[in-house]
Amino acid sequence: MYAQGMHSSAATSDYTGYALCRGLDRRASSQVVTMASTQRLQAGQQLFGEGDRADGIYEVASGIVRLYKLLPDGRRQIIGFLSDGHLLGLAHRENYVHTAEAVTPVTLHRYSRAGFDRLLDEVPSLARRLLSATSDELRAAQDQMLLLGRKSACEKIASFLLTIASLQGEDGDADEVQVPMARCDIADYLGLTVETVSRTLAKLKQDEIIELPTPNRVALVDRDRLEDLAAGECA
Amino acid sequence: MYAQGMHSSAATSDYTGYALCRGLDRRASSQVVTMASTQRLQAGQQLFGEGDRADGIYEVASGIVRLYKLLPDGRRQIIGFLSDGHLLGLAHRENYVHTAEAVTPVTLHRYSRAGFDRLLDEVPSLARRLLSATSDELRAAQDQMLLLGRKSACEKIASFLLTIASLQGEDGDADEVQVPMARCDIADYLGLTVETVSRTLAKLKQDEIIELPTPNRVALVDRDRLEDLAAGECA
DNA sequence: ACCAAATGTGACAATCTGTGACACGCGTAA
DNA sequence: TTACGCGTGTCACAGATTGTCACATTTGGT
Repeated sequence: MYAQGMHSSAATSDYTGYALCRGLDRRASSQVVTMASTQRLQAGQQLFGEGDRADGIYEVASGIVRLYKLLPDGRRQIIGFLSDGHLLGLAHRENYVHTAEAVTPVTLHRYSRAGFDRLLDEVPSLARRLLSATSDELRAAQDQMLLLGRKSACEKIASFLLTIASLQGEDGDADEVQVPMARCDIADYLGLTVETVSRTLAKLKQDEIIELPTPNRVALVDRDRLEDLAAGECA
Repeated sequence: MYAQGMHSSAATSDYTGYALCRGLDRRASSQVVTMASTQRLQAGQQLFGEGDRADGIYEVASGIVRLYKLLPDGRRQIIGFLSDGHLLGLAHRENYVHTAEAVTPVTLHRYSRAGFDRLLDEVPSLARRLLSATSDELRAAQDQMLLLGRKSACEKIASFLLTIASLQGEDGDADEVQVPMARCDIADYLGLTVETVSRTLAKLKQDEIIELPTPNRVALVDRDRLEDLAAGECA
C-alpha cells in the first residue's frame, strides 16, 4: 500500500527532499545529507531485485516506485507503491526480499547499510522515528490484507481510488486524481487481472460514480457512493 | 502471518517468558519485568477490539492470539496469528486498528503505553530491537499479500501448513503439525471459505500429500510436493 | 504519420463461493 | 457412565465472480 511517507506538512527546511532529517537536529541532519548520494531512475528501471544483496537503504525524493514479489511462473503481486518521503530497503536482512522499480521518473537518496547503522548508533532518536514509520507501513499492509482477502473487485477499485485521492489532495482529498500506474500495475496490486480492472472502471463510469477524462486521470463524481463501496457497505 | 517472535533459541535466562528482555542488560531487564503485569485469557476471549483506546502493549508469553479486521457486513480477515515472543499493540496510534482474541488459552505480559514510552527513552537499544521485530512483521505481511493476492486455494493451504510446520519443529521443520485453529480461522486467514479449506485439505489427503489423523493434526507425507505447491511451482 | 504498447470489450471457462444436508466428536448433564 | 445437544467438519450441487483468450480500439512516442 502506501502509507503516508515520512514527511509532514510542516514548513520547508534546508533539507527538503531528505525526509530522514525530519525531527533531527542540525548536526544530525548534516550527517544524513553528507552520507547520502543521489540516484535517478527512468520509468521502468529497476532499483534492486529480489535476492540482491541488501547493502543500500533508499529514500524516495520524488516520483513513484513499485515494490513487488514474484512467483516462479511469473505471477506478480505488487506490495506497495512508494512516493516521496518513503524509505526502501530498511526491512531487509542480508538480501532484498522484493523488487523495486520506478513507475515514473524517480529521484532517490541512497544510504549505505553500514553508514545507516552507524547513524542509528549516533542518533538514538532516529530508531524511534524509523520504528514509527515502519509501524505505519505495517498498518497499511494489514489494511491491504483485508482488501486482498475479503473485498470484491468493485470494492477494491473504490478503495484504491480513494487511497490515491487522499494522497494527492492538498487538503487530503482530491476530486480528480492522477493515476500514473498502468492497468496491469493496478491489477497486480489489487489481486485482479487487467481485464477486471478495466471492466470495473467501466462499470463505475457507467454508474456515474467516476469519470475517465483520460486513462490516467479519474474524476470522483459520486464520492459518497465510492466511500460506501470502499468500506464494504454495499452489495 | 506469523513471523518468528522476538525470541531466539538461546539459553534460558531468569526472564524466560519476557522476550522483550532479550538482549537487554540486567538493569533494563529488571525494569521491564517490574513494569509488566500478567494477564490470562481463555480461548475465544478478546484482548482488545478495533477502535478501543490503544493504552497497552502486550507480549505473548504462551498460547496463540489471532488478530483480525472486520468489514461492516461481518466479513473478517485474520491478519496474523501470534505465538510466544510476539508483541501486540505496538504499531497502533491513539486506537487499536484491529481486534485481538485468544485462539487457545493465553498468557500475556501487559505494559502500559506510557510506561513503554518511558522505557524506550531510558533504553535506547530497545528501539533498535523493536524496529527489527516490526520489520520482521512487515516482511511476513508482505509474504501474506503475495499469498492472498495471487495464490490458488491449494497453494494457500500448502503455504499455511509449511509455515506452521516451520514454527513447531525443534530443528525448524516438523513432519506432523498441530493446527490449533478452527477451519473458519484458517479460511479467514487465507481469504477462503471454510468449505474451500475443507475441500482443499481433502484433496491434499486424497493426493497422498498429507494425512489428517485428527482435524487438528496434519501429517506432512510428501513434503517436497507440498513445498512445490506452496512455492507456486505446479499447475 | 506510423507503429507499438496500452486499454477496452466480448465470449467462454474455471475456480471458488453459497447453500443445504448430514456426519462426527466433544462437552455437559443426568 | 451414558445420552443428548451443539459446534465443527465434510460433502454434493448450483451459482457467481473473476480469469482466460482473442480481437478491436485508443493512445502515446518517435
